Amino acid sequence: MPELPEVETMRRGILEIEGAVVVAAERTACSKRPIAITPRIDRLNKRVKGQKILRVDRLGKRVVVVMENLDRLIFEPRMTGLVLIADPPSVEHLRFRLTLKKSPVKQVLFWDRRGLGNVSLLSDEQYQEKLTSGKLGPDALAIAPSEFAETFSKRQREIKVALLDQSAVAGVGNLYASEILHLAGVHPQARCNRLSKIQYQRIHDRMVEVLEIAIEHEGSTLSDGTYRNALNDPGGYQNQHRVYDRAGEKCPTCKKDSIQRIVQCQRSTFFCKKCQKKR
DNA sequence: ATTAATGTTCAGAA
DNA sequence: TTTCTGAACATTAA
Repeated sequence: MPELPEVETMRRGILEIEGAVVVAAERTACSKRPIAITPRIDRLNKRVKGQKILRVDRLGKRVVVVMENLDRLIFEPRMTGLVLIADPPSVEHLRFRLTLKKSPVKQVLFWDRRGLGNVSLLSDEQYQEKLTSGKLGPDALAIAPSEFAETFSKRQREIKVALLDQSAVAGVGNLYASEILHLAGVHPQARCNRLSKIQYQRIHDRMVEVLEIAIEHEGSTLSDGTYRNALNDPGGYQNQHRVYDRAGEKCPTCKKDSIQRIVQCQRSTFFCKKCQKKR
C-alpha cells in the first residue's frame, strides 16, 4: 500500500533513468482488465517518443518522470501498483512498459495486481494546474510546522481521518497515520480543533521522523508481500511498526495496555488508549 | 460458497 | 465549504 516512503523508494529506485531517451511507451500483454492510461496509449507514445528524461520527482504518492519538454509521465500506484526496473512479480499483472535508450536501464515497468493504479501524461500546464488546484496539499516532508498546525486546527474532523486527506498534507496514508499518532501520543479520534499547538508540534515532528526512517528502510512490505522496491525486493520498515496490525499486542510505550483496533472511515486504526490522549 | 477485509482516490451527495 | 459514502478492482481469509 504505497504511501510516501514506499513511493519515494520507487522514485529513488529508478533515478538512473535520468538522461535516458524514450524509445516507446506501450501497454503490456496482461490478462486482466486494462488500467487507466491517459491520454490514449498511442497518443501518449507519440508524445514521449524521443524525449529525454530530465529528472524523476515525487508528488505525494505519485512518481513523476519529467521530460525535456516538461511533460510529466505520472505513475500512480494506489493500492498495489509498483514501478519497477527489475522483472515483475508476475506477468499477468504487468500493465505498462517504457522502453529507454542511452541509459543503464532499458525499461521502466508498471505492475499492478488490483489494477486501481494508473499512468498519465500531463503537459507542463496541466501539471501546474494540478499543483495549484488545491486538491493536493503540501508534501508531508516539506510542510512547515506552523502551516501544518494552522491547516489542521481549522478542521473539525478526527485527526486520523484528517491526516489521510491529501488536500491537507500529501503523502500520509493509513499505515503511517497510526504510527505517527502513537508516537505523538495523540488519540486518533481527537477532533482537530481541540488539539493544542504543542500536540501539533509533536505530530509534525513525529510525522517527519517516521517518514524519513521508513524511507531509510525502503518502506513497509505487509504480510501480503505486495509492495516491492524498483528491484522487486521487499522493504524493511514493517519490522519497526509499533501499532499497525498489532491489535492485542502490548503497547511498546507503556507496556501495560494492549493495542486496540478501531474503524474510522471504513479503514483500520491501531492505537493505545492509555498512551494516546484526546487533548 | 459467500462475505468481509485490504487501503487510495475520485465522483457525487449530504 | 466541509465531510461522508460508494465504487473502481483483485485476492485472500474467514
